[in-house]
Amino acid sequence: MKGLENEHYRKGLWTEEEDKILSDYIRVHGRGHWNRISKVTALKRCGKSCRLRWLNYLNPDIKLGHFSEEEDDLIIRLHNLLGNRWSLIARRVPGRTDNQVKNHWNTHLCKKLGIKKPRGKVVCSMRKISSPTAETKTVSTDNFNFKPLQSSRITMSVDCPINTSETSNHGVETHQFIDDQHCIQSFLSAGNSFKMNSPGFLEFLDGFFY
DNA sequence: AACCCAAGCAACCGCTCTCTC
DNA sequence: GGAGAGAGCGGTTGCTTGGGT
Ligand SMILES: [Mg+2]
Repeated sequence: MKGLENEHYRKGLWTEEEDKILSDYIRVHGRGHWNRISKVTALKRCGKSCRLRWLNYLNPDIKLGHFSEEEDDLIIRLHNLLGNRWSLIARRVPGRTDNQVKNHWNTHLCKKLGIKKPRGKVVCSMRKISSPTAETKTVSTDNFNFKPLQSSRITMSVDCPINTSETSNHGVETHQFIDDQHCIQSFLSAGNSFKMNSPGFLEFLDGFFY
C-alpha cells in the first residue's frame, strides 16, 4: 500500500487546463524535478509526461509550423552523417525538437527521398582503447570511446539488420554523403578519440553545420 | 450524408545514460 | 564508488484528421 492514490495518472493528449497548470508551475519553480509536480499541483500527470510536454510544446523556444526547405536540407545532411540520432540532429536545427525532427523525417522526408526501408545506425568501427590488440569491432550503443591507432583502419558504415545487396555498408549514394563522412574521417584522423556525444565531437560538428 | 482508409503526429513505453549523495 | 533517482533517447502506437468515394 505505497501511495496508491498517486498512481492514477492521466494519459493521452494534454488539455489547455493541464498546460496552464504546468506552465504556471514551471514559471515559479523552473524546469526539472518533474515528479514533484503532481504532488503539489492538481495536475495528474507523471513526471515523464510533464517533461515531454514542456520540451515538445510549452517551451517558448520551440518553432511551430511547417519546415522550410533549408531546414529539410539541413536535416537530410545531418541524418546522412549521424543516422537516426534525432536528438543530436535536433540540436543543430534551431527551434526544432528531436520529436519534431523524427516525426518530420518519418512522415515527409522519407517519402521525399524515396526511402522504403529505414536506414540503420551509422557506426564507427575501429580498435578500442581498452583492448588495442582486439580485432576491429562495431558497437551497439553510442556510449563508447574509440581512439585511433597508427595502423588502425577507421571505417564508417551503415549498420543494416537485413542484408540486402544495395545496403551492405558504406552506403554512399550522394556527394553530400561522402563529404559528410569525410568530416568524421578527418576528425578521427586528427588523432581525436571519438565518442558520439563528447564535447569534442559536438564542437567539431559546429564547424560543419552552422 | 455516411463510410472508409491512411497520413500525420503527440505522446507513450522500455530502456539507457548521467548525476548525486 | 555504487545505488537510486532523474534525465534523456528513439521506436512505436493509437487518436485525430482529412481526403476520397
Ligand atoms: Mg533544436
